[in-house]
Amino acid sequence: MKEVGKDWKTILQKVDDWRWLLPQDYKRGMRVPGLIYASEEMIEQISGEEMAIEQVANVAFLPGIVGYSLAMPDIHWGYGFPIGGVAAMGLEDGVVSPGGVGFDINCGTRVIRTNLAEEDIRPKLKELVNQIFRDVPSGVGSEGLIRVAIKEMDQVLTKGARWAVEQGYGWPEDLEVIEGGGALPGANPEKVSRKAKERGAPQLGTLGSGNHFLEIQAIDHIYDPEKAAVMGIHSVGQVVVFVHCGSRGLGHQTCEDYLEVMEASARRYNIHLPDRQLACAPIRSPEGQDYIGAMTAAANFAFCNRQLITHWVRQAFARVIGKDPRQLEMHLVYDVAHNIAKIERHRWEGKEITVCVHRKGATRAFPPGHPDIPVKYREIGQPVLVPGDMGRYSFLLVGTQRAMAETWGSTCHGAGRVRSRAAAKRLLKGVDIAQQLERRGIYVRAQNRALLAEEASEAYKDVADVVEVLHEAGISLKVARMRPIGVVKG
DNA sequence: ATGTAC
Repeated sequence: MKEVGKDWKTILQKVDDWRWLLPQDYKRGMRVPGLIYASEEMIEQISGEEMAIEQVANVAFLPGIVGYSLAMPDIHWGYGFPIGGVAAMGLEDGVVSPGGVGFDINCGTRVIRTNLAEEDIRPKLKELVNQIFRDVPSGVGSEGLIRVAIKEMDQVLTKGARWAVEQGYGWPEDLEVIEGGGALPGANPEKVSRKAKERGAPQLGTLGSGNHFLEIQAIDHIYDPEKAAVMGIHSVGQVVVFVHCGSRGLGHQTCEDYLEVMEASARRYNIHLPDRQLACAPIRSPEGQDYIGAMTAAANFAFCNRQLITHWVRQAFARVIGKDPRQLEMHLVYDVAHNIAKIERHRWEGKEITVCVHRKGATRAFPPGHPDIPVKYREIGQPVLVPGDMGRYSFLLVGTQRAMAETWGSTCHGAGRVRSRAAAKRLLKGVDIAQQLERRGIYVRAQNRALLAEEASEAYKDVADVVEVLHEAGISLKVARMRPIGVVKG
């Protein structure tokens, strides 16, 4: 399986310090070349990610793909498509593929700011983390604090975060700073299976497991004070909350349901695939439309989930700090998806075109002036929230015109693994990760302590290196860096 | 990512 010794530096053509072309003739059948954003060091270390580069080539086989099969610097192997991959398919001649979105539909991130300083919460940090650990259930199969009837689920799937706000979980203005207003149009709850709804209903307001987390962070460095100020970030030490989670069992089940549909449709529409995990259907086909309707509904579920979590986080702060969340200025900064496919208008080779942009482990990064970003961010560009690992950093960035021109307005989604879960566990056998982090002032509560080794810094690239590539390549710009002080994990 | 294999 693994092609040992392939010399990628002779195959990939260096475009500049941050861009590497995978030529279209690398594999017969590629409709477009690949383009990988990475530093020279990352390309040299790419030997562990050979399968991911192979997947960049495979995605280029898909009908209707426009421009390039793109990969971000956090690229790693995924189901069919690489994680950290971006591919746009023409609306009329292109396909949509569940593998290009991922199992966790609308896995994404959100940042809530506060007006607290690190020293304000240090004395109550453990209490605060413990309270959140109780109110935001985490772990595989965890169930939330609210009960939603199956028939109510169609409302959740259509209204997304708006449903939560209507129920009293959140502030109306939260919706203005969520991608798509927290309720993407085109959701079709009828196309989400009963099984998916039954799995998802009890999980609303839960974090999940794996790399999902909720962190209390302190602003560690501000690169662009003016843009940071627009986001309500004013000083080093300011406390924010970073949430990373998705659509739980509902999205997973939806992906599974449609992979089965799409395997049949790829055959029916005679689509030649180098890997059956790229199963897809024409966007204009009934199967394609059904998947888009269901996937969009699942995306709305994830927005609703992160909204409910926000409510419980505000409540936990209020209870422990003893002040109203409004007094604490716990405003939502932004909420953005990094596993999604969306129909968008873009300019390509001088023409306006409509494409289905698959972002799998990739974040939308729209530029200043774009009509789809909130009015308050219109001048600075769309906020991009990039999680790192629990021992290092996370970043706040903004989208750029260059991203719009080159990557369909997209950027990376995180640090990306450098070690498999198994390898990380082997390396850190016998190490008490929670204790190690606590010595560094990071208080961790985890549902499953064995998971901490798999999620330790050693398992990930340094997100600062990844972000450097984006910044230097100009597809997003650094605004601020955060470091974790309290962590809740599945 | 995930009722981590119904």
